[in-house]
Amino acid sequence: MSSYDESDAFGAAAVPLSRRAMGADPKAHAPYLDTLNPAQREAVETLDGPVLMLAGAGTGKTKALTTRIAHLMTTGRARPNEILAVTFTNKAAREMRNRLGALMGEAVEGMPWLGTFHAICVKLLRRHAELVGLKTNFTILDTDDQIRLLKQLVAVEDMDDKRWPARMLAGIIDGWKNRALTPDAIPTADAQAFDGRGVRLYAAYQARLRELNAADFGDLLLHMLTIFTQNEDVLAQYRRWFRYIMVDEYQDTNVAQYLWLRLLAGGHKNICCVGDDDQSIYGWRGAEVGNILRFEQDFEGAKVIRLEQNYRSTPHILAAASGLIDANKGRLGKTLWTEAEEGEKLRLIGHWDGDEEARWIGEEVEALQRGTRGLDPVSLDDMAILVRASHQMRAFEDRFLTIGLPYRVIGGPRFYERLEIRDAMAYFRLAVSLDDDLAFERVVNTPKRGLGDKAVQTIQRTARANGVSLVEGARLAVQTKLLSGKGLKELGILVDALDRWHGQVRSEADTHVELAEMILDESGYTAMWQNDKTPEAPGRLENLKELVKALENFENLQGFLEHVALIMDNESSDAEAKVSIMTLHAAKGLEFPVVFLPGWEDGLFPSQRAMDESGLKGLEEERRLAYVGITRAERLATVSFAANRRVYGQWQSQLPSRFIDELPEDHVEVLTPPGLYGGAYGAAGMAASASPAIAGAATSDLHDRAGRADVYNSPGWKRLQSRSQGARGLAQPVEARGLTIDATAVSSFTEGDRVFHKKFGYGLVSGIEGDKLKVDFEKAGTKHIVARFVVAADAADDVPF
DNA sequence: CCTCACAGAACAAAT
DNA sequence: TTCTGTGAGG
Repeated sequence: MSSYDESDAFGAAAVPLSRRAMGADPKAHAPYLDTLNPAQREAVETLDGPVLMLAGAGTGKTKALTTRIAHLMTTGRARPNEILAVTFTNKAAREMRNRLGALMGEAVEGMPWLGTFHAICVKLLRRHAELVGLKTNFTILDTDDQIRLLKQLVAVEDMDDKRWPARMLAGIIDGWKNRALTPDAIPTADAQAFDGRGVRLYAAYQARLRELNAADFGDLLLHMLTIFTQNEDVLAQYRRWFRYIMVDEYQDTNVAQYLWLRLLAGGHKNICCVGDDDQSIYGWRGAEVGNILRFEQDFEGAKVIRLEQNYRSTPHILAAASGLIDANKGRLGKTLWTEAEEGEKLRLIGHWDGDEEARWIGEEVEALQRGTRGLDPVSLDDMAILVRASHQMRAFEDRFLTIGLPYRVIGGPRFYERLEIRDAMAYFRLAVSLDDDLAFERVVNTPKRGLGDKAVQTIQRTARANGVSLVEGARLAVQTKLLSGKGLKELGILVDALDRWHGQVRSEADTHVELAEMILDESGYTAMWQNDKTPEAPGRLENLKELVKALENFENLQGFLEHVALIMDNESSDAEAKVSIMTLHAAKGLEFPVVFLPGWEDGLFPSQRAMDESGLKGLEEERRLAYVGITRAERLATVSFAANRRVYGQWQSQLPSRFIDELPEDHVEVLTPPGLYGGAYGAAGMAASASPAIAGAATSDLHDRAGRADVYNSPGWKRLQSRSQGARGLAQPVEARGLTIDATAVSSFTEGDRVFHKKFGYGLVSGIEGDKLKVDFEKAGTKHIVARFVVAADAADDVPF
């Protein structure tokens, strides 16, 4: 693989072939070019040399990018394996692969170098691991492993872990890695980091990683950078190999990624970077907007192509977004335009508190779904609620669960980050490699085996003294009876079991799925959750079942573990339509006909912390985030804020976001119910400080919606609040948070029944009101719940595994 | 060694 | 509010 010779027959034939294709009548050979606008077409046809494609939101960037790749191939400039195409998310990579497939048929199956920075770097690093002192089967640590490891190192330093938490150190080290700094290259300005011990701990951490034959996320890139800079031959080989380089979301690259790209493109300079400086929202993760702002200097003779025709949003939405982002300084500048019909203005509404906001949005989603107010019905799949911070999702989940509105949370606590999944994975990791000390530490005493801190320390000491892994240390400790009683016996059993599983992984006597089930069974891990009577336990068992099911898609355990380390997202595409809830960050690159943007309050959005930590820079990034949010909407965008919000369980009064003041009045329609600003709710202060748009609304006519009855203004508040009491449609099997509940369970309950609810746990039915149950939950108190969201308690007990 | 109860801090974003 | 770490008691 690593010795591709570009002078082979195909490569040699490529050039003349391309001349033919590009010559007399390119259109005849490339009908896809006709579907592009002039700017896109220029971007597609400018194949050689550095190109910067400045693509505003919704301007057909992915289309241009994929068509460009297709064009490289059909003109014979490059074969699929000679194109390096980098994205930031797996989602984006998948999307690109699909679009390419649609464009070119199955011919693109062989694009091995389309992927995220991290995925590509892993692939490369496995080949050259020995150059940085790793073995090719190195393991990839996730954040959790990383912090546990750092904790140990910090403990050795005997520092006050309240003031100097390992988490902070992890952040500092990540920051250095993002800037491509190895321990020996930390600038003196950073020497004081982490009480002056940051650099030393960083070095110790790297040494420990090497001992463990492990790399963290940052290392994947950093190691490749080291390899490229220290091994000219390796770099030269890949420079020849990747004849064309394409980078998506260039504004999000950090220094390490930038250097990596510059090295690889250094020879031929056939690099095409696509990005939008207005959508740079990952500064906190080390992204450097400077990379995109500086592109023309970095790559001399670069061609800059602007994609400015927007195909996504209506003019009002576009204008509102543009007006907002105008407040930022130092932009490259773009003027988005559209041929779309005018459409609705951006809607703005204030609420009394966060619960009211969630309720209103729930009502609104249902109204839009039914197609009231003279608009066509909108599918739930076409609506999204975009929040600044994930904790804001809670209010919506609670509300939607109560009214029975199907929703999906995107990018929430992810499947592979859940406790039970990580535990199970640790067992799998150990079965595959008995040297995985971190995995061993995680599961020695899970389930409880009577092996506490003391016992673990003994094992560690033994292992260290003999220079062996923890599993071997444990074996020695058992043999020499360094432990006693229950612990000794249990540890012996565990070590034997590990040996057995490891043998079975190697012999491949059983399928890996059977093996996985056996491991979870014999380790007592499944039993542990079966005996657990907390409300979460059934859900966890369900997740474990899902995990085993996911295994079926892989050849073996190793392959699966590799996949999981990198692909941390789990998009379950299910048949039923659902409204999406996600963070603004997760929403980048997506689009929805209808978008809700709640929580526009100073301190929440823009986030106080961003402003405290990064000042004006932070504020501008927040503003870009707002811009990203608005530009996700195709037809209808609704911004909202609340006067009061619970923060740490304490009520706090909030002020509308300064971004609201920056929205151009001409493109905003204010929906605020009259009562709210009349002082009746004690929110007069809010009106005084609010934007001109709001202040105007308080005195002007609110019924300006083209003759339509306006549900927000006329019967007003009361109707909004009472409507939710009405009956819902017929119950369907609904999945919320992973547990599917059958509709047959509906209303088969009577008072006194013990029931289980996915979120609230166990409780007793104390009343029945229509399709709703009044339930006294053991932990969550009394709630009114749509009947189809609970199951009989005995049914929840035997969620099978 | 385990479990429970209490105090105190924590809500920013993710490959 | 909810999670985490700590200390007493079994």
